[in-house]
Parts: sequence; C-alpha cells; structure tokens
Amino acid sequence: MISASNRSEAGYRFYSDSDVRRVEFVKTARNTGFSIEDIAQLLSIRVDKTSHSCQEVTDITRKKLTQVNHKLAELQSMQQTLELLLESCCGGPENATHCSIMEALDDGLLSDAKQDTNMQGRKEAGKEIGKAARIVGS
Amino acid sequence: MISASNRSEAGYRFYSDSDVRRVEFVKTARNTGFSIEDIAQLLSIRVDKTSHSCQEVTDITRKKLTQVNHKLAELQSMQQTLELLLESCCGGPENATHCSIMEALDDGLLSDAKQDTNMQGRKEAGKEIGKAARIVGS
DNA sequence: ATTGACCTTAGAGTTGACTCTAAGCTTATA
DNA sequence: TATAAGCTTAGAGTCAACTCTAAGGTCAAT
Repeated sequence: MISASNRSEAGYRFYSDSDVRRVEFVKTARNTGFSIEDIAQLLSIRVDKTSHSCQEVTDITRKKLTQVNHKLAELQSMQQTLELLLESCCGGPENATHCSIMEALDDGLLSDAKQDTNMQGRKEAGKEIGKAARIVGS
Repeated sequence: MISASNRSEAGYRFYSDSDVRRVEFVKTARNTGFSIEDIAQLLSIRVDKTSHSCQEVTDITRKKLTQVNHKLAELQSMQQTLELLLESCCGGPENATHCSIMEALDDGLLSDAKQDTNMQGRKEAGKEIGKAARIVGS
C-alpha cells in the first residue's frame, strides 16, 4: 500500500514526494477510522480518480459512518450501565457480600433491560445451553 | 468459566440452577462490556464474596468505564469527521477528480487538526519512515 | 577504513473472542 | 429398538491489525 517508487542499487527504498503524500493520505484515513481494507479501496480510487465516481467514495464513507454510529450506540449504553453500577456501589473496603454491582449483574441489570447491545459481531450470542439444558436441582 | 457442576455416567454435563445463574451473570457482564478476563475476575469474586471488597469490584468497573469513555471519545471524533466529509461531497456519479472527500484526506483534514485520536492501541502509531526518509524529488 | 545505526526480506507470534471441524458416543423419542 | 438429534473432546482456523525476530547487507559519519 505504501511501496516506494524506486530503490537504490542495493535495494534500499527511495520515497518520492508523492509516495510521502500517499503515506499521509493513509495516515489521515486511518485517523478517520477507515480500516486497512477501506484504505486500499480509497487508494485505488486515488490513483485513478477519473474512472471512479464520487458515489463510490461516499459509499465507503457512509458505510464507515454507519459502523461508527452503531458502535457509538453500543458504547453509550455500556457507559450508562457502568456509571449506574458505580453510583450504586460504595466502593469501600468492606467485603462484597452485599455489593450492589455484583447484585446487579446477578439480576441481569433488571432496571434497564438492555439486551445484546454490544456483543461485538457475534451472530447469535452463541446458542443457549441446549434443550432445556439438562438442568437439575440446586 | 461455565463448567457444569456434575456429569451423567457417560460424561454429559448437567447444569444446576446455580450453574445457570452463573451463566446469566456472565451474559449480563458481557452485555455490559466486560471482557472475558474481567469476567473471570468478577466470577472469582462472586464465588467468595466475603474475601473480596467492594473496592475490587468498583476498580474493575471503573477501569472498564475509563476504557469505554476513551473509545467513545475516539468514535465521536470519527463520527464528526465522517459527517463533515459526507456533507462536503456531492456523492454523485461524476468522476472523483474533484471529490472533496479525497481532497480532504489528501490535505490531512486540515480544518480540525485532529491527530492520533483513534489509532486503536498502537503505541506510537508506528515509527515514521526513517530519518528524513531518503526522499527524492517528484 | 571502521563502525554503529539502519535497512532489507520473510516469517512467526500476539491479542481477544470467537467459529468450525471431526470422530465417536449418548439420549430421548417414535 | 432404531434413529435422529445432540453431546463429548480436542484442535485448528478466522479476523484485523499489529509486533517481534533473525540474518545479513548498506550507509553515513567519524
């Protein structure tokens, strides 16, 4: 993606100004949140702008924005939950027998029944313990 | 982390109610954003609450919140940038020769000089192309 | 000329959290 | 009592983006 355009006799790379500009482009795109693969696409557009449309570029950008928004929603929900948990717990040196964080986790955070937000990428959050789960007393 | 407490003669797992409660605990923690490792810690507290303090629990929680907040900041910055980019580009079928997204990436998004926000986890964002980079014209 | 810093390639290892496979045994049901 | 569905273990593979290593060659400054 950032190969040098020519080499010394011994094979050392030489970077032209335009190579450097390419690298800067990559860094900027990286900072903007684009993945390596996205950037490969953007670069291939960059080297031949005339045969690519603005739409292609906005498609990539919009897709990324959608992902970012999704992740943001997840994180905001986590943030809220974590803040609530922290508010509820004394955080002191006493033992955790009645720790309200532990209790909340035990009780499935019943307050705000968020479910499966987060869960990065997992399709089905894994199947449940199968078929009524051979559950036995206690 | 979620081993069954006993087995059938043939080795099939039997899950007791308390095993199931443990699994629910894990799921809730997962939904809250805790990593597998965090959860292992929380579980070890859970099984013997008397020898762990509330502080240990809040430490784990606060650490996670810090991470979440950090990631949130990154994502918010990305979101803003991506939105700006999308606003600036026509997104039409015309070729990308003057695409303002491409231009913005070329110019390092000079508007709001964000730097190294994002860059997930990379220590130093990789060293620069070494020592003035053997740059040569063009 | 020596030398220390730096470059080259290639490949392996890491992280975190999965997902998939295979071979073979067990179970509940029809 | 067949039999399909489901369980067991163990290990390999996947994803994304690094990070590290090694062996050997090169370059620039002293």
